[in-house]
Amino acid sequence: MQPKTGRPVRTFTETARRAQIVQCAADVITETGYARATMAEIARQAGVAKSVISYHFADKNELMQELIRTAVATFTGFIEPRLAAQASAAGKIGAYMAGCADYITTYRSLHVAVLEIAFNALGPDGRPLVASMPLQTHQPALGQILSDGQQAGELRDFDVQVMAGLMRSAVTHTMTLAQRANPGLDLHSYARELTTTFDLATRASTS
Amino acid sequence: MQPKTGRPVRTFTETARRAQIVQCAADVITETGYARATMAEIARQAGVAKSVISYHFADKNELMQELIRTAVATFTGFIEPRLAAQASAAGKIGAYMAGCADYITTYRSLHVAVLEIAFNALGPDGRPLVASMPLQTHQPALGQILSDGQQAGELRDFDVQVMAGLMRSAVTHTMTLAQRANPGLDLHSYARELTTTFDLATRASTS
Amino acid sequence: MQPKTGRPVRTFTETARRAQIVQCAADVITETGYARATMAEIARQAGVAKSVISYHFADKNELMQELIRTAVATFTGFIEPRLAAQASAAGKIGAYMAGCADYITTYRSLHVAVLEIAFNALGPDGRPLVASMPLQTHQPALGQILSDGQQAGELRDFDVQVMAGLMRSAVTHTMTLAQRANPGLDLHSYARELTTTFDLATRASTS
Amino acid sequence: MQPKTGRPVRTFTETARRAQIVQCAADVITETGYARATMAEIARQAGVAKSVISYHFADKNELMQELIRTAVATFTGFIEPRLAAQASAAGKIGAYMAGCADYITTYRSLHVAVLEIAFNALGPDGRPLVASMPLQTHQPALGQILSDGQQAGELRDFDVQVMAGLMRSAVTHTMTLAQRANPGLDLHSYARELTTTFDLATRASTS
DNA sequence: AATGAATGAGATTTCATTCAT
DNA sequence: AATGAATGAAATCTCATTCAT
Repeated sequence: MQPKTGRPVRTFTETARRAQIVQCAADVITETGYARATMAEIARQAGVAKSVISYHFADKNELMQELIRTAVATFTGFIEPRLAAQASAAGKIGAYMAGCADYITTYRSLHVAVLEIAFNALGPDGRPLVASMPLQTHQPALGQILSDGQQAGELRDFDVQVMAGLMRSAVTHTMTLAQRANPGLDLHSYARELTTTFDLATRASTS
Repeated sequence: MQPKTGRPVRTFTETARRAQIVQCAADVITETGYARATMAEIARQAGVAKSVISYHFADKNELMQELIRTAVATFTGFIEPRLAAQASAAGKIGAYMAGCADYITTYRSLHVAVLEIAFNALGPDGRPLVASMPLQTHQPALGQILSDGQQAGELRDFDVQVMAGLMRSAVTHTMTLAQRANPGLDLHSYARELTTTFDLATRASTS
Repeated sequence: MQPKTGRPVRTFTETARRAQIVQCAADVITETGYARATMAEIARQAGVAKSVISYHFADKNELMQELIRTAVATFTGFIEPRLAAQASAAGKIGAYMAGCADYITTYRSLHVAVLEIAFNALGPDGRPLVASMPLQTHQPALGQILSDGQQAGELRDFDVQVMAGLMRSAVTHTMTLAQRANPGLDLHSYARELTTTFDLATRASTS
Repeated sequence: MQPKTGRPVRTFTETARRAQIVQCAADVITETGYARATMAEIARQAGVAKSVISYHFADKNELMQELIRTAVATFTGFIEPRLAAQASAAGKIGAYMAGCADYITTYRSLHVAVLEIAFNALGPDGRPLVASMPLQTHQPALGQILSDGQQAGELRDFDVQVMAGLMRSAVTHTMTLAQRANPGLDLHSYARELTTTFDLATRASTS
């Protein structure tokens, strides 16, 4: 006899449907904005009845949280090996910028959807998610990189919090907004510009 | 007799009411987020009936546009003298950063409301305003400053579009988000950090 | 200048509409049962749009509470003078029974609606209202009458709680159910039967 | 070969499943009230899929009818021997009261569920079941007892319909409601109070 | 110039029921 | 015999907007 696991089993079909619905939600949000991304619209995009979404997700909030969870997991799996492959702080910063450009190119609607949700959705407390939610997810990693670089003498003495926030915001918000305004924008050359800029802004002056 | 002008005359009372409503709208949006900023809530904040707003503004969209127009005009009158007082590009950049910190401190709810609207509201075409709207308003001015600095040999050879966008985003979005997450944040020291960062990132290398 | 009162002013129109909607709600509940008494049905009965109800009542719960409040106030104003006019316990009991029959005849849908709500509606805690709500409203009065009668030696020594509950239930539930099953039932002769029954059941034995 | 009977054969397993589902339905209804007793909740209580219920019962209505049928059969088998054991009308009335208290103690969820259904559920005609359904089931028996008692000169001359309804209601509704409001209530002493009360109310005056 | 009242469109969520496997 | 998945109908509530006064 096999021991029963406590957590609810999720069938193959269910997993697939949930993933499909999350993807469709991301697409709709990215295309029409959070305010227009109603359950009805998401269902239409997925080609299913509204109630199918209710069948798989307790409510809209759970769907959005699953979307964010998916995005965070995807991003983390995407960026971490690239950071680990670099030894210097400057190398890691460059890898972060380039990796983000890659990630956003590959998973555009997922990324944009997360931004839309963060800026628009209200948490259970009625406050926007923007301040509290896992946009900060990868900020600690950046902060660590910058701190380490300073201690190693590779980077100059700036405020780590401010600089990490600036870097993260530059790739996740600013670059994405630039692309929305100008869809033809090449994210990789944009990322290279950012890399140069932050390299100059952070490295210790060579005597 | 005065010749009649084609545009509709606006009485003193009407102008005052419109301004009051715009201010209340900004307060509500900043306090509760765009999604909760219903007409009813704005009216309650203003202490008038909902229909008063409809009387003075064709619809919600017009109210939001008026709010943005107000903010842009206020900001422009605030920042332009400070830019004009500086001769060098670096001086103008520093003045821009410090001026923005001042502006956001003085007109906080107006500023935050503009961001909320830009990220949340939908234009008449159904697309979010964020890509199309006048957040770019003062970007051309920044671009001009940077171009001039490059031609004068004061600044290095970077992509002007990218750098101007980065600067603007740093003060209007990133700094504001940082303050929302941490209300005690001192914007002026934040602005000084930004000034140093962008100074290093843009100045031509001294031989 | 008059001092402003803290409580919200209610206009004449509003008061009238609220009363009308409450009455229509009672009618619909009585005719079709609580489960079928949807907001849409109540609105149709009242000849107004669904949202008119939402305009005057925060939610369905508030409408139901207003209905119950109305019923309790009406009943109290109806029965109390009749009780006060009687000196003996037996007289008060008879007046209570006859008064209830009168009340139920006059305000039939209000009375039945209260029963339906009590048995069907769920409170904010998710528990049915039946145990907690003001059906017990007039039970204390009955209990007092019975206690007084016992102390005066007019009534025998029974359990006051049980007897009061039985009397109240007999007129509010049992008689009403009997009438639903048999609409031609004459409530006043029914009440006389009850009066005789409880007179025999409660009076002290005459030596 | 056996001759085929016209009625559908029901396997042992099927019979057991139906009984199990009925019991679970009664438990859920009693615990959470009829309004919360959804098919999903009943299925969860039974540890089976929702569709299993649909497999065994045509629809929710049939399930409820089966529950009521079960309750009536159980009650009848419970109470009839006790009535048959008594010779006098007063004895039968006492046995009825005590027997009901016993029955309700033993089959509490079944009993409460029947009340909930009667008050809440709608019949196929859209009318509540409360007026039409088999709450009256054992009323005829009570009526017969009272008639016989009157003819034998043991009981006084009251309206048999009213008195039988009052007795039945007292044990099935009033006592049960009292217990819901006060779970610690001792049903047997409650039944003794009722017995005394109705004894006084019904017996012929001794000359 | 202002307002109370009313409205219809639309969003989310619940639920009994059906169906293919 | 059982089930996971899907569905459509319906219910409640929200909100920008309109209208008569």
